[in-house]
Amino acid sequence: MCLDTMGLCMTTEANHPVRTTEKSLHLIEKLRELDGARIHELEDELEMTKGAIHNHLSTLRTHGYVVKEDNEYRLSLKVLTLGGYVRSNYSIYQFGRPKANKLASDTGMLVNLATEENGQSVYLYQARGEYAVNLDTQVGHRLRLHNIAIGKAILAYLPAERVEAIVDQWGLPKETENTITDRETLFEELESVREQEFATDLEERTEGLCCIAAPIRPDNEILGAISISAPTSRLGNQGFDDELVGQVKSTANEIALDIKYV
Amino acid sequence: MCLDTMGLCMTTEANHPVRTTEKSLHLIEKLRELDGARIHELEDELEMTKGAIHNHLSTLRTHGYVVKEDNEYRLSLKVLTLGGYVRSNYSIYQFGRPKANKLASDTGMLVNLATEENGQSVYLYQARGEYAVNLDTQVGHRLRLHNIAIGKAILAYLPAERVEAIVDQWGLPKETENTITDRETLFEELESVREQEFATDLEERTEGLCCIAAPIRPDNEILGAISISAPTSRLGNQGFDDELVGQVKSTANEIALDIKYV
DNA sequence: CATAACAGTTTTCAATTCGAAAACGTAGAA
DNA sequence: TTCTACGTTTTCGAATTGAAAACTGTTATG
Repeated sequence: MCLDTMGLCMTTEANHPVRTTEKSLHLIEKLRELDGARIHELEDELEMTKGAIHNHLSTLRTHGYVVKEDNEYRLSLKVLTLGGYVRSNYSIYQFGRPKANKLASDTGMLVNLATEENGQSVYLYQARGEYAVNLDTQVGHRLRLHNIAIGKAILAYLPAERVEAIVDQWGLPKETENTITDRETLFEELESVREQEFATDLEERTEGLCCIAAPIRPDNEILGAISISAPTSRLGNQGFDDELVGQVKSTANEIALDIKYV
Repeated sequence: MCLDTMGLCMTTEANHPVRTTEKSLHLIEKLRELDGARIHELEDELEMTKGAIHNHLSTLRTHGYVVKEDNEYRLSLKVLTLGGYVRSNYSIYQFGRPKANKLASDTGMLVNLATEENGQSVYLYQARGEYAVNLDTQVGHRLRLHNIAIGKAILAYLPAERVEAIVDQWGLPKETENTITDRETLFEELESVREQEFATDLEERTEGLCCIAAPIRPDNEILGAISISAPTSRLGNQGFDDELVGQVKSTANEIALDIKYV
């Protein structure tokens, strides 16, 4: 068994896995990987016969998860629909969206709203100000927590043993010169995040990009974080602008208050 | 067999359905419906024993589709992640997103980008201008085509037999005083959409809300449509503003051109 | 504190179902 | 036409699922 202290550990193996379901999930995963495929391609990629693949795909299709066009099967937009439902249940999304919009138009920057799942950050929403940069991040994207502002804002308010577990699971891979790659530095950084009540990213994941993030924690429970992203030239050249930091922090606080007093 | 002239009919029953997969899909559907549930609740709702439910949920969990918190199971954000991947493969999204942003900041309104799947419209993106209304529609949402501007812009460029099939499948339910509820009127309206090259919605789905939509069709293939939504007072009180219509139409054309000449 | 009630997990094994293999159908190429 | 390449369907033996019951853990109650 796994030390599932938070009830959130995913790495547990089911001890009576439903193999047939797993086959369908592998198929879904492959369709995503290949952006759609024909049956004989899937036959090469997965250890299933074409008859079996056909049965699974037909089943997924009648339920709307897969679409077929000229013998090519693709994942349908039903997963987008489902994802929309899941997202709408996050209070941080419901209440954060309008505040993120406002922060974006006030600052002109790119604003991100994200939460943590399974030791990763998941982007729930983006709002674009007038001068917003175009980034590789999009709604639904999953990133490690150690080298982004939002991630550090979240980590700072998770119990230390949880942070350890996450680092064990995902490591601290170096992505730029500034990426934090050892635990000691990370924990010091998290301490300073707690003191300042905001986190920063000085080109730690992407060259030329800086971020400021603030945690969203009604009742001291960390639900996620909000951040602004901008080119280093505009954001972090000589220390972070106090006014901007203030705007991010107070937006986070407003969201937390809205969540608390529904 | 079904008359699957477009290769897109979903209503086909698989003739060797994978029952185990279907059970997992029903579970997923129920978790969505209930916004998460405990095993004994699912036992009441589905015709499965708790042992079986447990096996399925554990399997979905080890693959990251489901999250467990204090004996409550919920769909995870993995479906949002998957949905993001699916969406990013739509050229109308890739190229439409920046143009939708521009249209939103130029007009100050709510801008929608949608495509058709299985006879429904699916929202792919929304951009919010300064005065954008707050609507019930969100990314991923599915609506019928007959009473929204985007829907009519799409229907107008689908083959007539396809339109017939879609009306057979989804009907023409009345949602406001202005909803088109008979085929003849609908086909006349579609003819006029083709003449004008844009479609409108005058409170046909929502009281007080009007929309203008233009089809996106590189190479005469209809990929979706773009629309602006605003209160009747601002948009449709005395005929639609020619300049606004022009902005929507030219945005749609720009997107089509971008798609065509990558 | 003991006990009851309840819900989740695990085990066992018979019934179900899946899917390998082969046959069949269909579309395009030569 | 025949050939080839895939997709689809069928059949039936083998693998897997899940009903039922036992077990465990947790919360409520006397």
